[in-house]
Amino acid sequence: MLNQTEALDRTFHALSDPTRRGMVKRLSRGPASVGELAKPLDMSLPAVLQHLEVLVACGLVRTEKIGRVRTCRIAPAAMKTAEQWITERRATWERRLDRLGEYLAEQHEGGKR
Amino acid sequence: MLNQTEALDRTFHALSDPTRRGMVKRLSRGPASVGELAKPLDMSLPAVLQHLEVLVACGLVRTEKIGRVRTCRIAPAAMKTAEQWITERRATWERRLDRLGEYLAEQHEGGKR
DNA sequence: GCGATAGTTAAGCAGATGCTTAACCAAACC
DNA sequence: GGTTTGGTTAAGCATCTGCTTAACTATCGC
Repeated sequence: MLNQTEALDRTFHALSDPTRRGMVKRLSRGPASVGELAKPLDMSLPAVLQHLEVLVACGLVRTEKIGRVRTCRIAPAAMKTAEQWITERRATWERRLDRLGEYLAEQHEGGKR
Repeated sequence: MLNQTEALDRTFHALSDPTRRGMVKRLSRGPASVGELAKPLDMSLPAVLQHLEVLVACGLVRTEKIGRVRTCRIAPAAMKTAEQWITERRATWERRLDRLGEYLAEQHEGGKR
């Protein structure tokens, strides 16, 4: 099992590359073979494989080989971890800004009287 | 102005490092000086500055120098861009899985009759 | 069996990252 | 005006990334 910090490291790192985001985008619409993933990309097949490995290593993608074809599909759980981290941060600062807003409003109220 | 792809590259990359996520986490709770950001971290001040630069470059953090202290605060907009990308992907695959679910349910219905 | 197809492994390389130390600058303090 | 405090710049270095090409393996279709 991957610890939380390392999981986030890997997931955000995986998403920081446009090629990998493209692959995730493609797979969001449905499963695809390695070849199908590679077709729109302007790079060698081994390069595509390496990107795929990164996506698999962080759990964003699962793959399964049947015959000579490897089929790739999205595994939503890893994405949820990343999403959740962002959501938590937002919750924290929004709460804080709300409090600040209330405070300023009160100040203003006070000034009007 | 940064184009969308490059903005996502930079933002996800910035978030892929635990030190930088720590800084963002700290700043979510409120503004801090460079020194305050550095205090809990086990690394030199220049290293902290370099992490801070990454966060500023992708727009996750704004800074302002008054006298000799530089105050840092988060700038929520960049985070929203990243969050939105994830949300869009999720929308796509959830729609797809829903359709798939309906299809399977229909199949099942059909089988029962 | 034999060639075409789909993917895999290995080695190597240019450039980016994440640190370090050393030297430096400017506001604040006394 | 000299010293501390808070931050900055520059240079250097080990490691990691994202590719490449070359060589290889395992099916599939005939």
